[in-house]
Amino acid sequence: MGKTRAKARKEGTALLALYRRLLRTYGPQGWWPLLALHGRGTNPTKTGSIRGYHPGDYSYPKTERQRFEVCAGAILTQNTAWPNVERALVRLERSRLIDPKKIMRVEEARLRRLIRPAGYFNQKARKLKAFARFYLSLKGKVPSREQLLGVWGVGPETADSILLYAYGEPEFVADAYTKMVLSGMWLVAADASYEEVKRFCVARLPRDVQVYQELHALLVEHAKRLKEHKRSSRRPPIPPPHEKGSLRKE
DNA sequence: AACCAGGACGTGA
DNA sequence: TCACGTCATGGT
Repeated sequence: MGKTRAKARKEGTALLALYRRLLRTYGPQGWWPLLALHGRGTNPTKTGSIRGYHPGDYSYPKTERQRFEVCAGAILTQNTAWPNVERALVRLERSRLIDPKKIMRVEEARLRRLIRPAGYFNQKARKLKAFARFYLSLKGKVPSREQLLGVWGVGPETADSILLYAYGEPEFVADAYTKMVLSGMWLVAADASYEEVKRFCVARLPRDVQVYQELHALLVEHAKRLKEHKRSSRRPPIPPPHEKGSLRKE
């Protein structure tokens, strides 16, 4: 079933229109949050955890240490709320362990204990070890997406997060929140795959790191607010039919 | 007190 | 390829 030109054009601009509206409404989000920025500036997000954001400043990471911190955070935040990740990062930093060489050297049992608040600590300790080895093997070079996906514990979203926020490479992060918002607007199917959602966005956005970073962060903020709104408002006594099935692709 | 969070992996159809 | 179970802590 072919789309009409009008519909195709509308869908082509809907994402950019959404971006502008979210940016005007919420302002720049200042992702990716960094430990070193704790205590400085203010956090513009209401649902965001604490500090560490740097709204409007896209010049991070500024150091190799911050680059690795973003990578570690990307792994630690897998299916985990950011405040828990932050605790884990603070504990790592207290032991001066946000450093690939030290991650390599540290005993895995100790690593597990330190990152405990982030959950899945057995898997994530192993993932950090595997990533530290890979990171050092790069010798400062920018990894390809394929290389990243070859590392145990790095999947599509983590790879894109690392490329976009740690290396400033134009890879859009199409996470669960992105799909939630876009499928809610009928722009993508509810059962679309990660790569499908990513392709949809990339095809309709300028290939611009700042736009990718900001839109992703804005979509997360927006999705959190939508959920918050849903939670506080009463549910209909009778669940609507085909809650999932109505969003199938045609 | 279930339910969920900024996923990825291993397994069996 | 794809659905499903698993991994684990902390907030609501």
